[in-house]
Parts: sequence; C-alpha cells; structure tokens
Amino acid sequence: MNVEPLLVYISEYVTLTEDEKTFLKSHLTSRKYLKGQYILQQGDVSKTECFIISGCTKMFFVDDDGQEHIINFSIKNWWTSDLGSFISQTPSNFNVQCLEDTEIIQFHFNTIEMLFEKIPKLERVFRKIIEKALVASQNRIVRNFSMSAKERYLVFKQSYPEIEQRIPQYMVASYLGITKEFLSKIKSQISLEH
Amino acid sequence: MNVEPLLVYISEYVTLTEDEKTFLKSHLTSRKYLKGQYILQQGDVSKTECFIISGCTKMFFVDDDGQEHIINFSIKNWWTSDLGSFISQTPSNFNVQCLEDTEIIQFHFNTIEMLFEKIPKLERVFRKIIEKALVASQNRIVRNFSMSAKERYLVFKQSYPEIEQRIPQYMVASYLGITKEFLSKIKSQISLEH
DNA sequence: ATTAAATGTTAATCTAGTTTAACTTTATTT
DNA sequence: AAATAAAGTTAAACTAGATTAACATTTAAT
Repeated sequence: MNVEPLLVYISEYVTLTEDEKTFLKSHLTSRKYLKGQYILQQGDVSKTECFIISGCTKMFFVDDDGQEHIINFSIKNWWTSDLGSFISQTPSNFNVQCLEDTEIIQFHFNTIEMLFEKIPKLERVFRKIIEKALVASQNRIVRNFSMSAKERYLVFKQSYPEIEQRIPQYMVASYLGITKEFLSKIKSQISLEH
Repeated sequence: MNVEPLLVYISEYVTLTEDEKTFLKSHLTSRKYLKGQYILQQGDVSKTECFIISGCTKMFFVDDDGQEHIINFSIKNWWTSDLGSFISQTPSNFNVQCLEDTEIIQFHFNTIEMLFEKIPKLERVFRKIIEKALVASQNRIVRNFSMSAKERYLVFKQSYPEIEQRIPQYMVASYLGITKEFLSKIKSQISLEH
C-alpha cells in the first residue's frame, strides 16, 4: 500500500510517532479503480473517506431533469467523499466517479472514531481538512453570487490549471453551472480579446 | 454570563465533567450588541467564534459593484463567524451584523487550541459543528445549481420559517441571490396559485 | 485507414431574472 | 398627527445565459 503521500500530507498538520503511523496504517485500506468506475453512487451510504494517491475524480449529482451537476473535482493529495452521507450514514445524493485510473486510501466509518480516540491528533487533522473544505465551499457560493460565468471560468482556470488540462470541457461547464455551448462562447470571446 | 444554552448545546455531542465546564467557562466571554452593530467587519481579522444566545445576525459581503450579498443568517443556538478568517487569521471578506439586539458567547483564537489540548472532546464538538456547516454549504450550492429562484424561496421558507418572520424581505432576496423586485413577483405568483 | 462515438463550435430563438422607475404601504421619528 | 424614512409592489424594457439544432473536430475502436 502506497501510504507515503498520505503520511506526508498528515505531517503538514501534526507529527505522528512511528507507533501511531503503524497503528494508523493497519486500519487503512487502499484501492484501485479504472477510469469510469464509481467510488460512490447516489443512493448508497458513504462508508469511507478517500484520500487520492493518483488519478482524478468528479463528485456530481443528477437533478430531477436528468441533468448532471459537478460539485468538485479531486486529484492527488486531496479528498473526496460525500461528507454528509459519511457523517450521518444516510444515503448519498452524490456520485463519485473516476475520470482516470485512480488509486485511493480509505478511512472507514466503523473505525474512524476509534482512530480519533487512540490518536487525538488525527481528529485535529480532520478538523482542519473540513475547515478548508468549508472555506472552499463558501468561496464557491460567493463566486456564484457575485461573478459572471466568464469571471468564474477565469478563476477556475487560474485556480486549477492542471485540472482543466485533464478533463473534457463540458465537465468544466457543468462545474461552473453553465451549458457547454455557453462556455464555448465564453472561450471564443476570450480568444478574440487577445 | 448566560452560558447554559452553550453547555446544553455541547452536551448533545460530548459529556463534560464539572471541572471541564468550569475551565471552559473561565476562557469564554459574553457580549451584547444592539441592533445594527457589527460583530465583524470586512477587512478585520476574526478573533472569535461566536455562539448566539439570543437575537439574530446576518453574514454578508459587499461586491465590487457595491451590492450586498447575504451568506447566512444565524439565530439562537447557532454559530456565526468567518471561519476562513478565523482559521488563518487573515482579513475577512465578510461582515457580521446584528439584525436585532443580540447576545453571544465568544471562543477566542488565542485560547482555542489550548482549550482543545486540555479538553480534546471540544475538538470533537468543533469538528462536528464544522461538518454540519460544510454539509449545509454544499447543499446550498446544490440548490443554487439545480433549482429556480421560486423553488429556492420555497425551500428557505420551509427550512427557516422563524427567520422569515423576523427579517425584511429584501434580505431574504439577497440570501436567495435575487433582486427584491423579483422576489416580490415570485410571492405574488405564489399567492395567485392558491 | 475507416467508421463510429465522443467532444466541441456556431448561430438563431427563447426565458428567467435584472434594471429602471414610478408608486404604495408600513414603520419610525418628531 | 404629520412628516420622513424604510420596505414592498408593479410593470416595461433589457440581458446573461439556456435551448435547439446543425455542423466540425478529435478520439477511440474495428
């Protein structure tokens, strides 16, 4: 199990002893998915929090009209899961699907509270992760309220240049909350400006 | 200091000993604000996390065009603060203003990590609070992406009936991300349906 | 190399929500 | 009780972005 990137990630927040690392490792599992496979499906309960070692995923939901809306993308050294479903162990409204072959490390619901008891520092790590996710989510609301689609696209481009290269444009449009046709128009507008 | 509601709130997540309660209390402060006063102003660093004992607040930002956008309302037994500013101790983009005379209890940035060290259970409480806030924030994004303004208004009405009674309608519009004129139209439409 | 599937583009028409502006109602102050 | 300010309404003209549909390009499969 390629757990090293996760340990490096954790070490940015807290310092674990060798014993703690060993104990932690013994309660994690790793998993590989192929492009197109689902890590989580709408209606299922999320049993794991996933740290991404390599690859790329999207989290999305399908609305009543059958339209797909992308909540976020995740790449290496970031997390993915429907936290709401995980916390409350209720059916998720979201899907997590791999956009590339993807390797993840899983924290399991039925051991995570025990891990927090044994290694309280881990609770700190998770608190900080969730804080960061909340800030990101709130910033997204701010952007959706105060910026035009074009401005949001430019922010996305600047914030996640690596991601834009790796995914089809219609998914960027879905993430931005606009149609692929309109994103196409925005891009041609931008190219005319230069 | 009327700390009881906060202790009741905490007791829904963890059980504190009498000693822990006493220690906690000794590091909290309470404060009263009049209607219209600011708890936090755009540009200032948020030094506190605020638990509301009574009253009502709005968190909002002012965009480049001078337009006000309301992120959320808070009433008794809920929290308010710009978590991003608090976590990173950087200037906030948000304002928190009292819509009624409001009493709060404050956790201070310079003692909160120490509180977590001394009473690790508190870290759990905060993790859960932030989790709930994240879920709420994500649900808001989902609604903004997949629902019309009318549907969002109906959800707001149903979710926070107490709040709708207490605040002017133009603030509801701002929260929903629409103009007051359009909310007015929506309401007259709805009243025609019945 | 060909074909089929997936992705991206362009343009015309349409609509949810904005803007502007004039007016009404409700609260607040004197 | 009058005067003023704050909040809410209505309607016409406007715009950002959606929808539809036809076509172009790239990628993947045979």
